[in-house]
This record gives sequence, C-alpha cells and structure tokens, in this order.
Amino acid sequence: MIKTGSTSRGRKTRAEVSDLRARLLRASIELIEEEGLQKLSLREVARRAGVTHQAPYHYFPDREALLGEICEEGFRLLTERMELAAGDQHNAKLSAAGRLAAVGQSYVEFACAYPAHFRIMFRPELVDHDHCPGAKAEGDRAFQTVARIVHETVKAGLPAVPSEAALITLCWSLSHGLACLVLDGPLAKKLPQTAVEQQVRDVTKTMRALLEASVASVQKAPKRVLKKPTPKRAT
Amino acid sequence: MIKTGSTSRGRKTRAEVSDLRARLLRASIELIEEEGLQKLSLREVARRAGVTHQAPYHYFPDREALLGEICEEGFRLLTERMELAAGDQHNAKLSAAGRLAAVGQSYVEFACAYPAHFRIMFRPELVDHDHCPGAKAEGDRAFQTVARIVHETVKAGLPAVPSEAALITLCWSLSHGLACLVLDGPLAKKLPQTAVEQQVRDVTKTMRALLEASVASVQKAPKRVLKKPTPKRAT
DNA sequence: CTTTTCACTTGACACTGTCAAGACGATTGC
DNA sequence: GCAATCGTCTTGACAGTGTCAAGTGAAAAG
Repeated sequence: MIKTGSTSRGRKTRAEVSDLRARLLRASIELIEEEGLQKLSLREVARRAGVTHQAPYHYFPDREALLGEICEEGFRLLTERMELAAGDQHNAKLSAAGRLAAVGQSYVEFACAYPAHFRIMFRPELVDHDHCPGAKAEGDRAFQTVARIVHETVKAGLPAVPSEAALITLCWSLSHGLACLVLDGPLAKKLPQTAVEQQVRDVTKTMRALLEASVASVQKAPKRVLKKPTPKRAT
Repeated sequence: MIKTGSTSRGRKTRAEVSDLRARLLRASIELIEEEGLQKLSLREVARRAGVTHQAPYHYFPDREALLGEICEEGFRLLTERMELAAGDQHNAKLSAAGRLAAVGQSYVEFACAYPAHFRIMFRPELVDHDHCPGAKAEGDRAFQTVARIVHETVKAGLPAVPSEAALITLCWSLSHGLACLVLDGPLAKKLPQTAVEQQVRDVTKTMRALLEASVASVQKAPKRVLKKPTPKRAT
C-alpha cells in the first residue's frame, strides 16, 4: 500500500505535505458529526477535503477501510480513556465498586466525546472486523482492558459475583447500553445536555451502590456463591 | 394515503388480495436477516416481492416510512414480550429482583428473535422518530412499560435505589447493551449460540444477585439512601 | 536530460432513492 | 351498459453513490 514514513533523507514527501490521508479521516468524522451517518459518503468526504471523488482510493482500498481506520482509532481512544479512569489517582481512593463505576462512566464519556467514532465502532454493516484486522485488534484490546479492570476490581473486593465472565459482560453491557441510549436513544432527544449528564452520573452511582451492597452482604454471609463457580471463560 | 380497510361491502380489494404491502415488509425483514443492513434497498425489496422498483412508493412515501413501520412493529413486539415476562405466572413466584431480571432477559430474547427489527429500532439515521410518529409512539410506550415494571418492582421490594429514574435507565441500558453486544458485538462473533445464551443467563443471574443483595443490605440497615432522593423524573 | 514513480484526476459503470408520467383493469356514477 | 374515475401498479428519467480502468503532470531518481 502506501508508505507513510518520510523519505530516506529528512525531507517530506508530497503526500506528507498535503496530508490528504489525515484530512480525509478528519473530514469523515466531521461529516458524521454534522450531518449524521446517513449523509456519509466517500464522495462528500473527498469534496470536503478538496479533492476528486477517486482520491481517497489512493489511501484506502475501499470505504470500509476508511471507516475501519476510524473504528480502530476509536477503540484505541476508548481503551486509553478506560485505563486512565482505572488508574486515576482520584479514583484510586475509591472502593473497588467505585473504581468500576468510574470506568463505566468513562466509557459513556468517550461515546459523548467521540460520537462519530462510537457510532461506527459497533456497526458490523459498516466495519466488518473480519475485513479490518486493525480495528479487530484494537477492539479485542479494549475488551481485554475491560476484562482486566473487572478482574482486578473483583480481586480488590467484589467477591459476590457468581461468574467473573458474566460480570465483565454485565459491566460492558451496562456502559455500552447507556452510551447508546444517551447518544442515539430516547435519552438524547428530550433531555438537555446537563440533564443527560446527571442521569449518567445517577446510573453510575446506582450501579456502584448495588455493587457495594453486594460486597457488604457477602461480608456478613461469606461463601455465598450463587451457582456454579465460573465453568469457562469467554475470551 | 392508502386505505387499508376492506370495501363498504365485505369483499376484498385488489390490494388486499395481492397483499403487497405486507409482502414488502416481510421481504425487507428477510433481506436484513439474510444479507445484512448494508444490502437493504427498496429496489431489492421490490425485486423480492416480485414487483417493479416503484411499487413500494404506492404504500410508503419513502424508504424511511417503510423502515419506520418495521420499527413500530418492533417496539410493539418488544412491549408485548416485556409485559408477558413481567406478568408471567412462572415469574410471579420470583422475588422482585428476579422478576426484573426476567424482564431484562426478555428484552435480549426479543433482540435475538427479531434481529432485523431490533437493528432498525435504534438507528436514527434510518428511522428518525420525528418523521415516524407511529414508531415514536410505540417507542415511548415501550419506555413507559419499562418504567412501570421497574416502578412496580421497586414498590414490591427494592428500596435501596437512590433514584427510580436512574434504576429505569440502568435496567434499560443493561438490557439494551447486552442485546447489542449479543447481536452485533464481540459476543456474537466468537461464541456459539448456546454459549451466548448461557452468557445472557449468567449476566441476568448476576444482576439479579446484585439487586437481591441490595435488598438484603437495606433490610439490615434501612433508610440507607445514597444521596439526594430523586430530584426530577426524566420522562 | 530522460525515465520512473507518486499522487492524484478523468471517465465510466452499475447501483441506489425518488420524481413524473403512463397504463390498465376494476369500480362507480349515471 | 358504458364512459369516467380510481386504485395499483409500470416505465422512464435523474442525481447521487461506491468502485474499476485508464490517464496526467509534476517531482524524484538515474
């Protein structure tokens, strides 16, 4: 494909100067944020970048590859943000449940901060992970980050869950669902921005309360495992 | 638009005989399920229904209206299913938390049973609720159903939540996120169907355990409300 | 200075949603 | 009974889309 480094000498190639590749990506994101996914088309992106309709094909084999790159970047940013929340000094003082809730909230905040990325990331009809190995790799890394954070949190004081795999899925689902509803669901439409943020905080707080109550109840009656003790991990 | 009733006498109109409208809807759903959202086009739908590309416009003003109808039907089916789960005799014997978990599971089961409907329902770029009053009405009804079920459940024995509105959003988010991940997310790809179902049951069970632990902890230490007592409902 | 390579451009094709107009049997008013 | 109307589609066209194939002109390499 296309070399992205500089030439043998320190000079920049023409492509690096015009920086069309990055401009195309930026134009795509802006287009989605301004006009919505429906209006996203390679030709409009090219138009916005000030080139002809075929220019994007020099950098991306097809439309899916371009979106795949955004998807990949999105997962990278998401992972970053979750790790930041998990390791945050401010959150370090919290209980295990509090830290988990903070990570969940960071997930939703990511969706709000990068709506175009988020809208593409979980849409297999736009970006099939089988066709975009980069996106798949970053997606897996994000998943493993969630898994690791949950695992550490469980070790640090959440012994009540019947299966850690289920708790991972539960945390991801809750965060993901809340992000979806906040971004494109009924919550986005009617409420003003501040009310939505308050709602997210309330949900986070509720979840945290539930987890903490679970911890407390186990401390009173230890060994209360619900059913079977995690038969198999779902990687 | 088009009258859908029968004629003044009991006879059927031509349209009712050919039943093209229903065939178009069915063809759309089949197309999504077989080929994915990307391949969905009015022309292909018309082709599948055995008519020319313009025939759908006799029944639907545009593509969005057709999808909006599917969306509306989806919300109706979802509401039905949740109410069934909430009122199920088998679930009636459960605790409040158990009933709530059963409703959540019914949400995910709906998504698996009607994947084409579900994929359309939460995609504003396909169906903008402002353009489809029917879809909006059924969507609101579904939301209110969730709210009512949560409310009843809280009254029946979940006093620990800091805000009922937050619990409603939490329940919806968890179910919705899980449905998304199961249908189109990382969970769908690698695991076989039975493992996915087991995972859903595990998550449901975990949530139920968390809620029940919360109930228990409150029963030991009543009046333990986290922060402020529900400032405003988000309708 | 010539040749190659890069970074695009031009042109075409099949496909899409949608507008305008037409066709044609069934129903209806008289 | 028969012309007029109506309902239910069809035909044709247009602008927009993603993508293939080929061309172009300036920079880089020799």
